[in-house]
Amino acid sequence: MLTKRPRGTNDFLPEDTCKWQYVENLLRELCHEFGYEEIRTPIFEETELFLRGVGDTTDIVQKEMYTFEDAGGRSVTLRPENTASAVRAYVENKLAARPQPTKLFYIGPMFRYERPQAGRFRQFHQFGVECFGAASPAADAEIITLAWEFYRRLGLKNLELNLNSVGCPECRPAYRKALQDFLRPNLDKLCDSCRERFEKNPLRIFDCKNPECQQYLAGAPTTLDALCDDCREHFEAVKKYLDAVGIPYKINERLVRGLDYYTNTAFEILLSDIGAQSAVCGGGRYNRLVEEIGGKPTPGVGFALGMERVFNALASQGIELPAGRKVDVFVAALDAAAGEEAFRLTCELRRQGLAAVQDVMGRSLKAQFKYADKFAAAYTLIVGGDELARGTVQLRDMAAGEQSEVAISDVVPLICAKFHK
RNA sequence: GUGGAUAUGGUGAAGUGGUUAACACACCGGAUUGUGGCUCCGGCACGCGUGGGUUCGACCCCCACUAUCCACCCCA
Repeated sequence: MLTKRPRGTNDFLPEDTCKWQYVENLLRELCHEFGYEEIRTPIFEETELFLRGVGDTTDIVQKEMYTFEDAGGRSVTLRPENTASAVRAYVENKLAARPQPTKLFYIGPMFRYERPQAGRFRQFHQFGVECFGAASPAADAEIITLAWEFYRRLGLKNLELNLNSVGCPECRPAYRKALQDFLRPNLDKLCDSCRERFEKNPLRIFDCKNPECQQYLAGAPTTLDALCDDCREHFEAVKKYLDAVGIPYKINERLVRGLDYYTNTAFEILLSDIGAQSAVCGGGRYNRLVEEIGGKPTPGVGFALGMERVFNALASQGIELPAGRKVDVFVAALDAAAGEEAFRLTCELRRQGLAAVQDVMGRSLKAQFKYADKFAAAYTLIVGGDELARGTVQLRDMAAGEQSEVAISDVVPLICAKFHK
């Protein structure tokens, strides 16, 4: 079917893209205020990068990647997320040699082969930030603040910030063992995937939605119980920063990140009224990711948010974004000869920075006026034979319904004056 | 990958086993000489997701497929 887009993808039409631009502009402005600069990495990378950067035990890697072999026999993959690429670019371009920390943001399409659903697509768009080189809890708090401020400016309500700490290589192993010891007596009663997680990633058993499994988790030791002094101090500091700027959060000790290189802070921002895919933002600290990918040990924090989910949230809360811009002047012509002069005048108006549109359909004057209305043109210029003979055109103020005859030589400056151009 | 629901023109949608598939909006055109937003008139599915089947006859019945939506899983 030639006229059908691929499953799980979207066409964004003009009425959509004007909203996207508004939100993207807001994000860019926000990043500027926070000192984050844009990075653009390839849409595809060597597959190996994601195996290491995302983790080869994750669902993303195991069953959701668009992987193919290029004509040169290399295995490449459409990026399922952007953090791995950002880390790769940080190392490859030696950004560590620049003043630290390195504060980057990205925005663009990501690809995951998933079953489409509300708020979930095969090509979707993420905005995210990464901060490399800063181990301070202030960096954690800074990116959370950025995300929170974004939603606040959009006017979204009922957001819930969930916060946790998953520890570090010092305290995690002990915790992991404690959790395994706690669960072991009931191991055979857990579901299949949880039994698998028990060995590989026992923390992720907290993610299981099976009520049976949850039952055996009651009273389990939490990551927070097991934090070492440094991690505890870090976590307390993050909370203190958030308290200081009045950002409310909920401690959720079941919020975990399964991969080994995640450390300390983990957070999610949830919004329950947009369907099952309620996470609008997720992130955390990953102090071991850079070295995992082959760089020097470098601390990092970051988050990503789903653009489509932002628009879902806006729609569900009835928030209207500013509409697209209107046309300043419509230039109507009565015949071919007038059309030439209309063309010239239209271009002249554009050179002065005005949005000017002329008829290219050869329509009747009446139809041209109707068309001008669709664009809500502020003014319409009428170029006709009679006026041309006199060296003039008609200038009509559409809202006022008033019209006057103006010398062709004066009309462009006159219109510019009305728009202060 | 699993489950549920749904598939009629650009959109929202009526519709009955049997001649020309409502209606509204949108779009296009027109309503005496070169002028809009209101009003009026007209046009706009050779076709009812695709492919089979049942039937004298199907958009309406059956089967398959596909797609969409929602949910599981997972995540943004």
